[in-house]
Amino acid sequence: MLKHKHDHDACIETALEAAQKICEERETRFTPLRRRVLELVWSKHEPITAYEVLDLLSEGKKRVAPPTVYRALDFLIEEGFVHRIESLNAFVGCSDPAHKHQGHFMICTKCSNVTEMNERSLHDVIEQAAKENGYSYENSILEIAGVCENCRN
Amino acid sequence: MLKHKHDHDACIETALEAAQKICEERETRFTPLRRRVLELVWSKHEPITAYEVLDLLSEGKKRVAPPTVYRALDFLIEEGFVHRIESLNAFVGCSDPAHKHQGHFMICTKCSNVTEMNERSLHDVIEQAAKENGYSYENSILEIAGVCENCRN
DNA sequence: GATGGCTTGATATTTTATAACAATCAGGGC
DNA sequence: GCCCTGATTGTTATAAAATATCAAGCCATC
Repeated sequence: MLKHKHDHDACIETALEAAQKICEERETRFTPLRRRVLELVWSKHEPITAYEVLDLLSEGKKRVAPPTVYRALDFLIEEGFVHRIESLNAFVGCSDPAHKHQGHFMICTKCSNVTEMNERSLHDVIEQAAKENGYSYENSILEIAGVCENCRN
Repeated sequence: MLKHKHDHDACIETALEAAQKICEERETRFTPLRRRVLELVWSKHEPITAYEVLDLLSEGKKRVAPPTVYRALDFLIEEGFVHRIESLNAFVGCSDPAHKHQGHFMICTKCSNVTEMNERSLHDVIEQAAKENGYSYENSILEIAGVCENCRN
């Protein structure tokens, strides 16, 4: 089904290693739980909900409680390893964890795939718009719904 | 407290009349319930949650159930009279109901006031970004958090 | 005044998220 | 090693946000 099939195991591994390295630099704790939650977020090639993560995390073991997942997600978001998609109440792995930033996303309404846009120019326009409206800029969310190239074909 | 105090009763009335007129044109039904919910949304000078609307709607009378409010809000959003602020799970009256559009918002993190940006240029940049990423454009949400001019002084 | 479609009412439940407190763990100083 | 401290995780309960489902009411038209 996936057109741009790639070695997803490898991309998960890359994300985990990057997170590990960044945590070492920042001296924050990339615990087994946090690592596992990040892995689960990356394991789905689409935005994943907190309760989906919870289900996956509970497989085999005693069921974990929601705070366990939400706290891990909070940490991962704080560190910039995961973004929250507000319009979906769901989470995705960040494609550029080394630089903390807001997520600006394209969301395909057909296949649910998400593309993160790390375009400086877009960020600048948004920050500029804030200033023009008399606001200081703290952060922003941009979520564009549309149909991706694959799904249009 | 409000710096830009204005005749809020009048602005509610304007919004209600505009909605009434648009519904007549579109031959959609601006029922008493829908009118009342729109009035309640406008009555708060900030984003209001569905359950706050529910509480207000229930005052005096027998308590109404959530679907009553959500259905009315769905209608109002569909008609473009109300926008949903995803990052707040809340709703605001649309400042330009005559033209259906997405909401692009500034949200003050101090006073919670919201400013709707109806700037064509911003919309164009966003639509352009979608195209550059290979997506067709359906709609978008943009919610910028910052501190408004009043609160910075 | 019967029909059909839209709207609202009512009940129950699902989904999403957090509060509060207890238990455990990791690292530093003694 | 052992204690202390703070961070992390476990546990229980609950809050907050939204929807599914079916029944009743309204109203335009035939």
